[in-house]
Amino acid sequence: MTVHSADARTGRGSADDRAGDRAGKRERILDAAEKVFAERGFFAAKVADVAREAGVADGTIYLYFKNKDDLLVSLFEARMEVVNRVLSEAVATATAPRAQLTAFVRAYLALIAEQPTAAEVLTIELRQSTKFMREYHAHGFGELLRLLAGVIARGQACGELSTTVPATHAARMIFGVLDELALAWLLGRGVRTRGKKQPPAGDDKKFDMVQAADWVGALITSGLERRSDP
Amino acid sequence: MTVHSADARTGRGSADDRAGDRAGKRERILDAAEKVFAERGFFAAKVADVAREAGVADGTIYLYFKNKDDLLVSLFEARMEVVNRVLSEAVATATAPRAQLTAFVRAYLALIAEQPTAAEVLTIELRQSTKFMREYHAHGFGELLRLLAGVIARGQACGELSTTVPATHAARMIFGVLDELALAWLLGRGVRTRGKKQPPAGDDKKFDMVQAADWVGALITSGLERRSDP
Amino acid sequence: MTVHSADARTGRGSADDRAGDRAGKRERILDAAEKVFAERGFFAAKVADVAREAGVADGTIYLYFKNKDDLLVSLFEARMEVVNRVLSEAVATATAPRAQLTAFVRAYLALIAEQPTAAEVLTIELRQSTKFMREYHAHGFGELLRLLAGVIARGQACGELSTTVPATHAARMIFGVLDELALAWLLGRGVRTRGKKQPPAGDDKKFDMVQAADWVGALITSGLERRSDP
Amino acid sequence: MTVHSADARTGRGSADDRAGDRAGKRERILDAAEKVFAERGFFAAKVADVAREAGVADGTIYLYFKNKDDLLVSLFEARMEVVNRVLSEAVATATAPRAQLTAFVRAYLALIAEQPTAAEVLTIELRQSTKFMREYHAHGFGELLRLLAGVIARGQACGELSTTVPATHAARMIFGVLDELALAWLLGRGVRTRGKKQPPAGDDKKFDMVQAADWVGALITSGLERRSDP
DNA sequence: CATGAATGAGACTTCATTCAT
DNA sequence: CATGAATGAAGTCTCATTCAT
Repeated sequence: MTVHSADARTGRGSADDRAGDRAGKRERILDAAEKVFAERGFFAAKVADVAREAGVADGTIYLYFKNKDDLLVSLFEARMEVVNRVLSEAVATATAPRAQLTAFVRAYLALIAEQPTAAEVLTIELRQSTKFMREYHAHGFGELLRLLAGVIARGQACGELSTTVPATHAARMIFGVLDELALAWLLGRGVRTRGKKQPPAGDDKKFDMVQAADWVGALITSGLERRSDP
Repeated sequence: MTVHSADARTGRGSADDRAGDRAGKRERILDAAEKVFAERGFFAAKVADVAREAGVADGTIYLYFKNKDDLLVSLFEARMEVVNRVLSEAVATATAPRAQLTAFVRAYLALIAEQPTAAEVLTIELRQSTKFMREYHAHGFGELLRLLAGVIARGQACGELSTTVPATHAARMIFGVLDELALAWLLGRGVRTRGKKQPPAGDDKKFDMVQAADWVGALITSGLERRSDP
Repeated sequence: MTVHSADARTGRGSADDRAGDRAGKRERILDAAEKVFAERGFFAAKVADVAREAGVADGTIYLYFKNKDDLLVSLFEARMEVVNRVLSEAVATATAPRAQLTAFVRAYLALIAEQPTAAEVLTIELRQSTKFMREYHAHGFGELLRLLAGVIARGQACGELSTTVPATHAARMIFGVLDELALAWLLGRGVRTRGKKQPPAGDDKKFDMVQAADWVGALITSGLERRSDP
Repeated sequence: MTVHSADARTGRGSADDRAGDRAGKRERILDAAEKVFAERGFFAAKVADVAREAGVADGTIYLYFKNKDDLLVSLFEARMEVVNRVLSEAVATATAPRAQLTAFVRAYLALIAEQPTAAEVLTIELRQSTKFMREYHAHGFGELLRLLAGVIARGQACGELSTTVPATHAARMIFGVLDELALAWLLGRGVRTRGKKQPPAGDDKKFDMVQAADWVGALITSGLERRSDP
């Protein structure tokens, strides 16, 4: 996601990369936090771990972030910005609401598959703090929901989609599907815990995100009910 | 969900209820943990808080549970047992898979609505620990998924349901829908945080769980696509 | 000032002294704080130092005091209570205001001489925190001033003392004399700093507190002016 | 006390005042330290605060002062030099020891009233560090005491003043009176703490320093005892 | 000379857990 | 069985000081 400065470990770069170093230090810390939070979980992660991973001193973290909580919130916001941008672009590639819906689903699951570490933080770790769930989830996450709800609302307006379920709630439900699949996929991948390697939780074997996208497409367009006409 | 011993506050029951006290102390601690975890979140909750709420000494907790983690796991298992029993019974009231599916959905959302505190722990707080998500989720949660997958598989076998999505994954997706709705509903309820009351996160207003069940029914049977024929 | 339990250092007293141990632990911590604060100064003193000196674990301090500041405030209040009691008793031994004044002065300087460690905290260390000077000084210290001002006021009322200086301010001025002498005496004593031994600051050699009391008596009754009549 | 360079805030003066800037930077830092120490107290004050107030970079402080302690010591010495000069001049305006004593007292209290910020540092903050109290008090403060003791000694030599109290100690006692009055006056003024404004500690209302000088004169010449003859 | 980003040692405080009573 | 005072390991965060630019 971010290219780390080559001598991040030394903590004392040459004159050349000092400029880039400075500009990129915040990113480097965010990347380190992403990695450490994903590995250990937010609460178990120590600020010192993040500092070491980022190749900076403990105190340096506090030059860029107010405190450990702020680090998580900032990470969330930074990553959600990317997520929302990618999803917006995906939706923009199509015009018909149904096609937009498909594009959204594909793009979301592709993001998860492509950036599992970030996804882990967003899908798993962020929920570690009730405070974040309740207080900050809204921001970047609300935008994602609004984007999705907008697509659905337009689909309902033009008659392509049923109006049985209000767009807002339909969006939430679809997100629930995506989120649960993401979770299952991430856990199935076998998240690296520092100690023992967990066996995949649940009965579902590893599955393909592309395939998953088709499943979601099938569910949200036609439902599970079998129809006579194909 | 649990009848609290009448003198929970005193921490010293009369001779009369001493027997029931003894037997019920574990339950009292679990109830206290449920309340405290829901209020403060697992990590922010102190064992001493649970002890005070349960009306026992700090050390007493450790006579019934190995440690704080065990308290959460035990709570999860105890509550999931009830959940799974209720869901099983709901499924048993119908014979046709589609009807069973509907019954499952209704029962799940009803449980959330009826026991929001327990639901909060299950839906929100349990996610607080990666460790639990990964290690313990399996037990009670796997059973829930198996029950749901079983219903779907039977529906697919008898031709009532489409086989496009494998039953296991279909179950997960449906659970995702239910879980997300539960989350939205719980957060919309305005979870009591010690201090300021959070406004509902996201745009969705408070909604009725009965209505929500219909939405889920609509989504998972017919999807969102509009059909000319009813 | 306080008799320390004989096995304070072990941290694991026998069953016998456990009771007294418990009751006296707060006192033991206060005594330890007095000693450590006097030796190192409040800011340089570490809570861990106090804990070690008191023979308790670091965390134990926080069972008896809210935080390090509270420890200082509590110490101040505890010691001032004694000081004020002793001074009150001293004043009560006489009836004529002038005799009471003398008794007050003697008692104050005697206290300093008898309990130099406590005096050091009161006279030197307490001033380390502006916050305490401004916020807490008032309590116990105000009482001392009121006692002294009362004596003076009565002396003025019965015609024994001049009314040129308002009693309140006269009290403050006299306290200034006592405080400065106390300071000079304490510093002259050579306060044990952990490192090098300071030479007495200022030119005044060590002096006797009994003698000092006479000086103060002379100053505050007759002033420095030489009179023809003896 | 010191005229601040007009562009203290920019931290980068124009070419014109560069020379004066350079010469005055040390003074600017001392002034800033005086202000910040008076506001927050020495220990609570951060070097960065002083730097900001002085309009220089953090590191610049260390080009002029060895460390934070040195900053306080230097400030003390710089201010005491002025104090001692003013007091010497005041004493020089009179020839009779008693008149000199009165001049000394007046000048000291006038200084306090005229430069409360500096007075605060000298009277209150300087006591913040045991180290300073013990180690550095001597220098500028010893001179003040010597000046005062000299006046008294001469008074005793020429028979104007009683020899009951040795000059050295008499000087200390008088200083105690002045210092305590200064303290009461400063605290009564309501020192600006960042936040709430403390109500004056103690019962004494705000008083006039000129009046106070008369009180001191009365006390140290005639004492408190009432005399029949004027 | 000046800057200010970076450093990193170290302190306070919390809280899960123990164990003598 | 129950208690709850005591423990002490460990983590977050601060801030004086340095040094490359």
